[in-house]
Amino acid sequence: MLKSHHCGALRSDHAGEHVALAGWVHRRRDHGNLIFIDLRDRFGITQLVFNPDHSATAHQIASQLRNEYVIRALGTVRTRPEGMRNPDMATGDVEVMIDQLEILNESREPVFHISRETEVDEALRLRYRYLDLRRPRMQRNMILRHRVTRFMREYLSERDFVEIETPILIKSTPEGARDYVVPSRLHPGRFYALPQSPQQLKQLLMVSGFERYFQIARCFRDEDQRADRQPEFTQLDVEMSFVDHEDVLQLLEGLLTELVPAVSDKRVQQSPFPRLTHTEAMARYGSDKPDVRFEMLLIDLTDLLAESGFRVFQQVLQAGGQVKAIRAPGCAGYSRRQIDELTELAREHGAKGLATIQMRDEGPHSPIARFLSEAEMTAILERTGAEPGDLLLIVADKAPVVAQVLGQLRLEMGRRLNLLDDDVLAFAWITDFPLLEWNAEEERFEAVHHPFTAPFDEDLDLLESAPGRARAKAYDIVANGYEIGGGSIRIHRRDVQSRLFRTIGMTDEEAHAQFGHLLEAFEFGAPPHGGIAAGLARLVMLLAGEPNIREVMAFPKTQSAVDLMTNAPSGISARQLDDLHIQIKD
RNA sequence: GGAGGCGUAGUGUAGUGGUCUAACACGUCGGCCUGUCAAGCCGAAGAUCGCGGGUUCGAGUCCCGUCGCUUCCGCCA
Repeated sequence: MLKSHHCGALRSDHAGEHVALAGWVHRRRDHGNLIFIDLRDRFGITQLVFNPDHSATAHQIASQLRNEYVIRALGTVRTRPEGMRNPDMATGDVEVMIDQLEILNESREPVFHISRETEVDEALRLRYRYLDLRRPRMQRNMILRHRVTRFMREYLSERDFVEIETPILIKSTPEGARDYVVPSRLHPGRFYALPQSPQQLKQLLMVSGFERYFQIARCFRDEDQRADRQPEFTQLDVEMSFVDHEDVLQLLEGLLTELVPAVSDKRVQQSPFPRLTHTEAMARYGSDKPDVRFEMLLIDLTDLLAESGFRVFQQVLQAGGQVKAIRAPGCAGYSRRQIDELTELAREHGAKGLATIQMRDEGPHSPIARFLSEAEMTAILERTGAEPGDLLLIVADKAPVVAQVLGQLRLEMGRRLNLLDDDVLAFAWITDFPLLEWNAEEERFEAVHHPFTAPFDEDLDLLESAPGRARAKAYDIVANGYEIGGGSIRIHRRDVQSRLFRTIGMTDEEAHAQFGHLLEAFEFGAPPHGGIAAGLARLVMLLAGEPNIREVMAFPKTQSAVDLMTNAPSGISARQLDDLHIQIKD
């Protein structure tokens, strides 16, 4: 080792010891004769002192040091003179008087400040990611991420789970997201796909009898990016045999409940986690990934307005729609401009308009008041519990639009009213998803979760009679309004799997071509099984309090899926294309 | 594919039609300096205002296009 201690280690107990330190020049303070260098490594910062009276040679070399030079320094630890201690530094009681200094490597002037936590354009951070990763924020996030995966590995290993790697080059399947695809040199015109998840493979491991599997699995989806979505991402992937959904939920609930305090200062809002059916979540929060840190639930006014003379409500109700409201406490004083902002937000999410009732001192003020009977107004105020000072936001439309719009308005008002406690992780389970939904474009049913999800036992026969009504043994886990995971009990019987494939419009031949390996495996004693997968970076993002997933990834890609550091994707040589039997079209 | 935001010295910002001959802070370079820790003081260098076109007597500023980053919609079994 080039160093005897790291830069966070030395205390006054070490006074008198001769030590060797190595790291980066964090800051220099050159007084001409006396030079101070803050030396940084991963573990901390230690002040080095160069005094020409102590070592003229070391002092001479020190005068050449610049930010981010890599150095090795030997000297004696001493407590700082009284009054010179720095209580803000862990090593602030000591300094090292250097007698020998070696420059291990010089550094160009960094393209942005390493030693100051200033905001830097993200494109520049990504281009020089190795420098960005030197900064405290990214160091902290990467180490947090390591602690999270380490905790998961230990937690699951202690409970008899086996970590098994599954291949990255697999077979492309038609369902689901767009695959990333890899051409085959040995098989002209054929392609591997990168896994969207190890779904089928982990099910096959259950057929193999491992009973409890997990993997910190890399997954790939060729879809457009979001703040919480990257083209490649990592999931904690878990699968268990001989379990029902309760076992899976309790496993992950236990893991997360213990994980949060073990790796962060955040608090779990409630454990066991609250459970909502998909229907409840949509009805009360207007979202299948509700932020349950605050209430402000959607309130159904439909029945109160059944006889309403207001034409907008009439038309919506006649078309089978609904009228719902949320109550924003203390927002009655909103200006015209603020109301307009909310209306605009509502329009962006598909509403035709937004009705408001402002609970002013002199009484309810509303642009729609004149269309409502006194009884209707009274009923609305009573149902919503509106009090003086409150603002009611009302949307009338088809149920999915009402949910989308009020769900978004709820989040916006939660933000405006500062109801989103950053120190809290509010987990919740969403259960009882529909199994299938109608795809109007392709004129067929498709799996809401994936086509291996088991239907409720009592809904099995709906596969043929009323597929849209079948419920799935599927569950999502959400935290602070993010979907951080999802799973299901799987189909483990060949006949049921075949029926499901038929229901989603696949012929037996197509099913055999795409999923023959799985169907065949089910003929060899496949145990009942189920599992879950959780997005690692989304979880770490919440634990770190970061606004997007890139902040907890070492080398993320941009929104256009480009790696600004390496410039991937890039062209390849004619020779490589030739080997792969590929011709570029344009 | 669509909508919004941003783009000015190495970095972060100011500048919203006319002494802008582009300002400030940090950083950089040079000088002075033996107790600093965001060291200090003095001085200096450093910007085709993302790129292209247009409007105008005059464009960093207005308009159009384009590129990059980003947020959202679509998409994400």
